[in-house]
Amino acid sequence: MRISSKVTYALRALFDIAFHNLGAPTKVDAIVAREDIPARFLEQIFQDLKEAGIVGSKRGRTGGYFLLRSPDAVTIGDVVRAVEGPLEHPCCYATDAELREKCALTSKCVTAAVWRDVTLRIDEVLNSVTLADLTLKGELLGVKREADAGFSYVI
Amino acid sequence: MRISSKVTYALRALFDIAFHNLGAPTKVDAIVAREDIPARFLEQIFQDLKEAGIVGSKRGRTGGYFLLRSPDAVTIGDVVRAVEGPLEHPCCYATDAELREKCALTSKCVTAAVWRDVTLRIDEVLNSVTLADLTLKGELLGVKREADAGFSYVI
DNA sequence: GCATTCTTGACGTATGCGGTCAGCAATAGC
DNA sequence: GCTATTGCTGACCGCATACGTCAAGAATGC
Repeated sequence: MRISSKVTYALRALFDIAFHNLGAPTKVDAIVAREDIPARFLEQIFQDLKEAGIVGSKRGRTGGYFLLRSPDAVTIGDVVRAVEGPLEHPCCYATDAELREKCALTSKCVTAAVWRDVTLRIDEVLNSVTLADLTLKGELLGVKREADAGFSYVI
Repeated sequence: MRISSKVTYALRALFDIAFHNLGAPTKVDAIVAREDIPARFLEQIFQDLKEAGIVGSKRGRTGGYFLLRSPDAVTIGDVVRAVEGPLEHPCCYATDAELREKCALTSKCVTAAVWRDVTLRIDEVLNSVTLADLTLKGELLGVKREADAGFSYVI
């Protein structure tokens, strides 16, 4: 029930791409310089984000990582699920009726049902905040914008 | 961002005391028999719950652990905080104005502020469910009630 | 005095997080 | 085609924490 540093790194990196480079290909080195994240660890995190379809990558001289969706289509819940798996809970809820009948008779399943409700509500919270909200907040707070040298694409 | 088995054990044990024994002293052995929790580990968990003022204990033949507050005054949030500490997040938000000014200029603090909002909302969710809700659910689901042999106090 | 039960603290073990490293593959510019 | 730059892959490691065990002691009731 705590926020891992892995997921905070992930969110900071995504914010960085969205805010400083408008979602365009951004080099790991540039992100690391701005965000104070261990470089090798960040690449590992990007692999998770890539598998989840949140970012894409491009190799070579003009390469880097970039957003595959627009910032308002990426929620914090997406990021959490991408880097540390779904917020699941050991739950004995079976799908077929007979098992559920049996299952509902133990206190184990009372608590399981409650945890289920709780995690669903937590998911709602996580899904209600998007990357776009973050960039907006960044502007409001007056974070200095700093595009990568030379060019600036828009997706 | 997952539910530890320690906190699920804690909740099951508290539910057990509230549901089967109406909050009266309940032996660890009885709870273990009903709830399938490692005995030694449960005692360790009870120490945390005791420090947090959720349960009390009594030694000897009629001993056991019991609730110190009524079930509707114990929330899941209380239990989570008792066994795994507060849902905090590494946040650079300083209290004095100067530091906050400086801090707000980095993207680190944008994400920190967002995490702060999110964890506050998660806390609200956790604080909105009480032990009483659990026992009610247990009754609705028809969990068999089983008072400890011999006597049955009411606080 | 004796059985029962909680108390305490040390101990072990496994899992996963946070982080590193070396070597390979693709891209761009010459 | 050569080279520099960048991402890709997967193995590796130390450490903290979660999880669980054990043994001896202290309180309580009979």
